[in-house]
Parts: sequence; structure tokens; C-alpha cells
Amino acid sequence: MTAATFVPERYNPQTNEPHWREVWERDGVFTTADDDPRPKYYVLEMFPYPSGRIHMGHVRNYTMGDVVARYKRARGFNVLHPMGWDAFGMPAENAAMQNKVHPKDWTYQNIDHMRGQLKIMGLSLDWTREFATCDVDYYAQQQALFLDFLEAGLVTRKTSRVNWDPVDNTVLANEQVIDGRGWRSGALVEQRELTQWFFKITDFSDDLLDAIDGLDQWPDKVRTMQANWIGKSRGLSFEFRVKGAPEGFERLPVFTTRADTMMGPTFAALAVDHPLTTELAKNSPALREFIAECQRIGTSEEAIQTAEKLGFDTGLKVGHPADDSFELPLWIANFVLMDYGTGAVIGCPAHDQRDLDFARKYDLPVIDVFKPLGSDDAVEDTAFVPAKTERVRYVCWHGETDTEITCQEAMDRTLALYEENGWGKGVTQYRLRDWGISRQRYWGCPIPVIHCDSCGVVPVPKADLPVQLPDDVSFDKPGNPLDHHPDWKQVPCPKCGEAARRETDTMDTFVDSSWYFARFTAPRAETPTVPAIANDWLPVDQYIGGVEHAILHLLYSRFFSRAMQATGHLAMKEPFKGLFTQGMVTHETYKGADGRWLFPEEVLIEGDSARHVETGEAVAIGGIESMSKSKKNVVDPTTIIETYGADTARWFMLSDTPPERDIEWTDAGAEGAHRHIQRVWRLVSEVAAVTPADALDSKPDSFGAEALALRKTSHRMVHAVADDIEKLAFNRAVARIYDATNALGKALSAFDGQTADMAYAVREAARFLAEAMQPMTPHLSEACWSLLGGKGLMATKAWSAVEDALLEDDTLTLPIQINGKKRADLTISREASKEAVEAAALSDETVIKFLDGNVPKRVIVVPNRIVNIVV
RNA sequence: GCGGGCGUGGUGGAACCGGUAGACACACGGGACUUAAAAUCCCGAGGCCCUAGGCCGUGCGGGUUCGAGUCCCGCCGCCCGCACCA
Repeated sequence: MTAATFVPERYNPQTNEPHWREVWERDGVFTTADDDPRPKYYVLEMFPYPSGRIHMGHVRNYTMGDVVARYKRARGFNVLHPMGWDAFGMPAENAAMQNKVHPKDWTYQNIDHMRGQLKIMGLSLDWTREFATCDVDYYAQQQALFLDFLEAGLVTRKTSRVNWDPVDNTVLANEQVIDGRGWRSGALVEQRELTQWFFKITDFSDDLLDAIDGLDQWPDKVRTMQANWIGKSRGLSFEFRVKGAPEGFERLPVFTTRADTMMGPTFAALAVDHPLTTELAKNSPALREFIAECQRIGTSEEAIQTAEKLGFDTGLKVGHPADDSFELPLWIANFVLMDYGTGAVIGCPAHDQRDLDFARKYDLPVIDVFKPLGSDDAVEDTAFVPAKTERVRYVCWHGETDTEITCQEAMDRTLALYEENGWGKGVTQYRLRDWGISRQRYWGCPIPVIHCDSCGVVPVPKADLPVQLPDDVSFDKPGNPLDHHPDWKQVPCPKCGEAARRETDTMDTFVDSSWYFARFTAPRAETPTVPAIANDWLPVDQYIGGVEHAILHLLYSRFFSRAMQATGHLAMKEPFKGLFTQGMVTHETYKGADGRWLFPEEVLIEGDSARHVETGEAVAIGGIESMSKSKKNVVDPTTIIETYGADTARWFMLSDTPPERDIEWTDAGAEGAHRHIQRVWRLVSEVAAVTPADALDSKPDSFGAEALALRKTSHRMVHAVADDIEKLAFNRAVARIYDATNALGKALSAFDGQTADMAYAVREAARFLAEAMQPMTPHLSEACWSLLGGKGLMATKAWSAVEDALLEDDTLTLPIQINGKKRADLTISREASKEAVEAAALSDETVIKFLDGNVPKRVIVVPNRIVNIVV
């Protein structure tokens, strides 16, 4: 048979894919042993919340992780690649309220369904290690960790504010507050102060900040965001002397990062929840009304900072720390945060935009402390906020006039002056706050403590763990079901034996996800970790997930590693050695004539316009946005996999778009991906049919030009794909594979079946193609491998070694520029000296023509790169 | 508001350290095969100028450099996070 007469069968993913998954499962190919002598590699994708169905974002995330896992396995590593479920959280309780289904049943049903969906993706996961964070076995160990942290002094109780729905009598999450109202009741939200549990993450502020330097396999943007979140700053701490203050409030601590503006404040302001504000409100109905109004904004910093600036003049005056006779009016302002600094600020409108907006609104004076060099313009509606390193002219500065120094110098001098005179002192401040973990909800890990009237807060003895969630709960009334449960909280005090009450708060679900990666190393252990095993596997070599977790989840996990180290559960501080943040999956949006969103399958696209599949009504094509249920611009992975197979979905997710960027799902793209799968199968089938099965058993002594060219392409492809996968540049690997596929196709159509060198090159190219695609399209590759007579499973095969001699050419083509513009090409030996290259370039016909008799001023030769002739 | 990121043909993108801008793919157009269609294969293609050839071109405006998509300064647009969504 020849290539011309061979008619291949179409590749059928519906039969092939389940077959290979069964083989992998039968052979336990992806079950990981801890005692395997090979070097360990731990690859982990952020585990999913069991919402009910997997979405395309999961497909993308898990495909990327799987490529790394399969590739590393081929490179000889003992790979740990587990999967679990981030299973506690609000949606289960919402489902319970709406559909009368128990959160536990809802969650485990969702997990069962989603596990099935993940399995058909062909992921190389060790399912024997699976767990859900709502498994009693998991949260029991989390409670043990809590008790250890408590004992180690890493846990504290203090008050903090929550969004309170006065109609439903329940605490609201920030996302449940919409325009200042409760999402269900519509009531205006209030704020309440509750005593809550906190992890003392601020004990590690400096360490969490300093250690960012060592996270050299993390994206710079995430490192910057974490550093900014911790927000270490050096500034001036001083006191306001409050004239006519209520008793105990005569002196108020204040902190400012811009000490150099202390010559120009025009007001002082307190947070709405500052103790003095509360005190003054006792005798002022107007202030109480003002506070209530501010509190309707909610507790999120975003809402507070974007709200219109509001102020209330207390009528009190405070003295400037350097000159008590310089008096500033004391205001209450809604943009001052109680959580940062001391909840009191000194307002210098000329050099802070918020202060300026506030001053303009309430007609407060604006004093220019400094001006840009060469300008005498006074600030109008834009504050002048130069970088600390910028030189500016200080108009009037402690007796000096027109001093030109940098802001940093001015700050240093102010600090020194204040310390000398006892007006204030330099202090270091952090933006980072302790981590409040208390949630007034049912579906979370119970906090294992007991409140006793005589003994106070008593930890649950470890022997009494787990504190299990009761199953018999009702969601008929709002609020925390644990709190209204008839008897769950009634327990004797472990210390004195008297009647006491269980803590009814559960933990923030971020706690669950802050150590699951450690639990995967010993998922059934009766302690949180088995340190010897955990330390062998951790840190996670490559962690992959969405950018939306760049700060909180990752910072909390970093805290947990430190806390687990302090309590003897782990030996390392940093949980994730390599981090990759992938982009989202987007899709076009569609709206019907009545303005309702439409699912993509309801829409028929015709050129630039669209209409409804059934009704034929005109459909408006909207923007390309992140897939979301609310906008219906979602594509169900299961449908895609049923239509095209998992390999097509995987291939599409890796093609074209760089993994860190958003990818747009299009039908055309999916079809294109599928065509490639079919094409590879066709080519490999053809190779199997037209070349002898033993073609690779003996290597020909020499190769003709075409065979050599094909071999160069295949070897370079395997080499480059390996490099690209190491760098997680999957889209580049895909482009390389397309290239090699095209080369194989061309070689095959010219192949007459006679020459041994070409038979060898073609077989080799086909095997390399199947092999390089294995991490991405594992089912197809397994089928190709089998067809080509490969021994054993592709999934367990070692990555092929390439021949270095085939990777580089002896000659290369250099571009020649004249005055920076490309004018000619020069083909020359890779080994040629600079002088030889220069001589060859200057004697080039085109170059001579362009020089037109002019003598080059300069010739720049960058070896193996470029020649630039300057005339 | 604050913090972070991104922006290159009709589209997704490539260009590794500042060195040939547009690899590879999608969509499109033309051709081959076919009774026909699908599938497949081949060819074409950033824009402008009449061609040889040249000019312009990486969101916009400046700058540094022999040379800028890449570095610097200033804008514009879009996206993510903001501590109780996960």
C-alpha cells in the first residue's frame, strides 16, 4: 500500500477515550506511592467548589495541571497530582433555603456529578487521595489544628463589624449587600459589632513580606500585590490634643505616611466607628443620624472608598502637634478607615486627593506645602502628590522658605525634628489586619471551643474531637441554624462540668483551603499531617489557579504553613514553590429583543448579525465577557466533550492563547482543534500503513536531504515542546506541534514507500508527534502509540531523547540593516567571525547599492543576530 | 477610590537578553478532487502607492538608542482584587 491509496478511518473519541481511561484505571497508572525512589514532583490545581457542574474555567485549569503532571511523569518524576473539593460555603445553605435540600446532600450530590465530569477529561489524577473539606475526617483535623494554634498563641478574640440585616436578623456577606440593602429582605443594612475569632496573621507581617523575595517562581504581579496588601510603611505617629474633649479623649493618637505635609493640614478627621465618634454620638442625635447613614454603605472597603465623601463637623478643635495654637477643626469622615492606622487622620488637602475632595466639598482651606519645581500654581481640583523621590520646592518649611529637596528628604527631616522636640516619633505601620475567621453560618467547620460562665472560653479537649455538625437542622428561619438548634450547643464545661455552650460560629472557608495541599500528602492520617511524608512532598512544585486568588487564598496559605511549622505539623514556611495564575474563559454575550440574556445554543450567527434559533427574532451580539451563569454566555464542557471528545476540549484550551491571558471560547476554534486531532490520527494511520512496523529498529547510515529536514523538524519540535511545557508556554508548544504536523503531512504526500531513510524519518516523526502531544491529548496519543506498535502505555513512557546534532544548522541567515531598516539577507556560517560577517555584509550587492558610494560610519555586528550599517 | 495587570493584521496570537514585526492557528478568498456535498489537499493574504521597488504600521503622545512591540515619561481603553463569594 502507498500513501496515495490508503484511506484511514476517522478517529472516534467516543469509543477510544473511555477505552484508554479504563486501561489507565485498571493499571493504576496514576496512583502515587510515597516510597517511590524517583525524585518527587507535586503539581496541584486549585480545587473546585462543588457548585454542581464543572465549567470551562475548570477545564482550562485542570488541563494545564494535567499537562505538567503527565510531562513530569515522562521526565522520570514520581508525580503527586491529587484532587479534592472545597466543599463548605454559602451556596449550599442558599440551596437549602430555596430548595429544601440539606446542604450535605446537595454538596455530596454535586461532588458525585462533578467527579464524573472530571473523570471524562482524562486527567492523570490520583483519585485514591480525594477528599472534601466537609468530610468529618477533614474538618476534625482542622479543628485539631485550630486547638494547636490556640495553644501556640496564634488565635485571638476581638470585636469586629459585620453587615447586619435587621429584618432577617442575620449577618450578611459583602456580596449579599446590594446598594446598601440586604439581598433577600431589601432592608437597609446596619453594622453590628460582634466578638469574633481571629488568626494572628499580623504576627508574621514582616516574615510574610520578606519571604516574598524568595518566591522567585511566582509571577511578579502576585508578589507585588501581596507586598502591597501587607502594606508596610514608615511614617509619623503623633497625638491630637482635643480641645474640650470628653473625659479620656483629650489626646488622640494619629498616624500619617506623609510627614512632609505636616506644614499644611487644614482639618482633622475621625473614622465613623472611632471610639470618640461613638462617645460624641451619645449626646448628638445629628451625629447618630450621620453615623447611621454612613453605616448603610456596608463594611467593604471598596464601598466605603468609592462612596461620596461625607463629613460631620464635631465643632471641636485639635491643636497641631508642633504648634498647639494652630487649630484644626475636627470632623467625622466616612472615608477614614478605623482598620488602618489609628482611625484618625490629619487632612492636608493640597497633597491628598481624598482630603482635597473633602475640603472642596465642605469649604475648608487648602494650603500648598510644596510646589513642582518651576511652577507657582496653587492646587485647584487635583492634589499635587509627587513620588517620594521627586524634588519639589517647599514653600514654607519650619522657618525656611523655598527649600528644594525631595519629599523623602523632607519626610526624614520632619521625623527627626518631631522626635527631637517630642512632638511625635517615627513608627512602622502595616495595612495587613488579623484574619477574622468567625462566620455565623451552619455549613462550615465548627470552631471547637466551649463558653462557660465560670471558666470563660474553654477549648474542646482533643479527645472529644470532632465537634460534628448536627444533621437535624432547619433553614426555615434566617440566622445561624447551629444557634437555633434545640440542644446542639448545650454541653457541660470540660473544665468544671457545669452547663456551658458550644461556640456556634463556624470557620471561614478560606481556612479549609489553607492547608488542603498538605492533607493530600497523607489524606487518611489521624493527625492533620504525617510530618515526615508532608515534608517529603512539600512545597507544592507547581500550583495553578485563577488570579482572583492572588492575595487572600495565597496569603492565608502562607500564614498556615508558618503556623503549622510553629505547631510541628510541617517543616516549611512556604507552601507553593511555583505558582501560575491562569486567565479566565470568555464568550460572546447575546441579548434577545426583550433584553434578556440568551444561551449561545439559542443563537444562530449569520455573518455579523444573529437571530434566535427557534423564534427567528433578532439577537444583539454583546461584548466578550467572562463566562457567567447570570449572562448565560456559558458553554457546557460535557456537551463539548460528548461532541468532540475530551482531547479536543483540552487541545483547544491550550492552543493559541497564552495560559495567563483570558481565552475566548468559539465554536470555530473548537472545530479547528478537532480537525487537528483528526489530522494527526489520519497521518499516523497512514504512517502505520505505508511504512514497515520495524522501520525504526535499525537506523540508516545516512539520510537524504528530505529525510534529514523532516528529522530536524521532529527533533527540534520535541526539544522545543519540552522547553515550552517547562515554562508553561502551552500555546507555543501547540504552534510547534502544528509545524511538525505540517512537515509530516508534506513528507508523507511525497513519500513513495521505497526509501529506508524516509521510512525511518516518517515513523520517527509520527512517534514524536504522538509523544509530544501525550500530555495534552492523552487518549489520542495512546491510540497513536498503540497503532505504531509502541510497547506498554504512552502514559508511562519516558520522554524521548533528541539528537543534539539535529538541533542546530551550520549556516544561518542574518538580516542586514542600513540605518536600522532591513535591506538584505546574508547567509553565512554560524562560526563566522565578526570581521568575516562585516566583510561579507559590506560586499553584498544590495548593500553596495544602498550605500551608493557612501562610506559606513559604523558597522554593528551582533553575532548570530543582525548586522546594522550606519551611514 | 486604592492596589495590580493587559492592549500587535478581519480574529487568537508569535517575536527568549533591545536586533528580520505578524511564526502557528481561526475566519476569509481562489483552485484541485467529487454527479453533488462533506471531508481532504494546494495556493493567497497587514495597510497604502502604478510596478521594479518603496512608504506606513505593535492603543495614543513624547523620549532614550546604531536599532524600540520590547526600556523611560505622560495619557486613553479594558480587565482583576479590595479582607463575610469561592
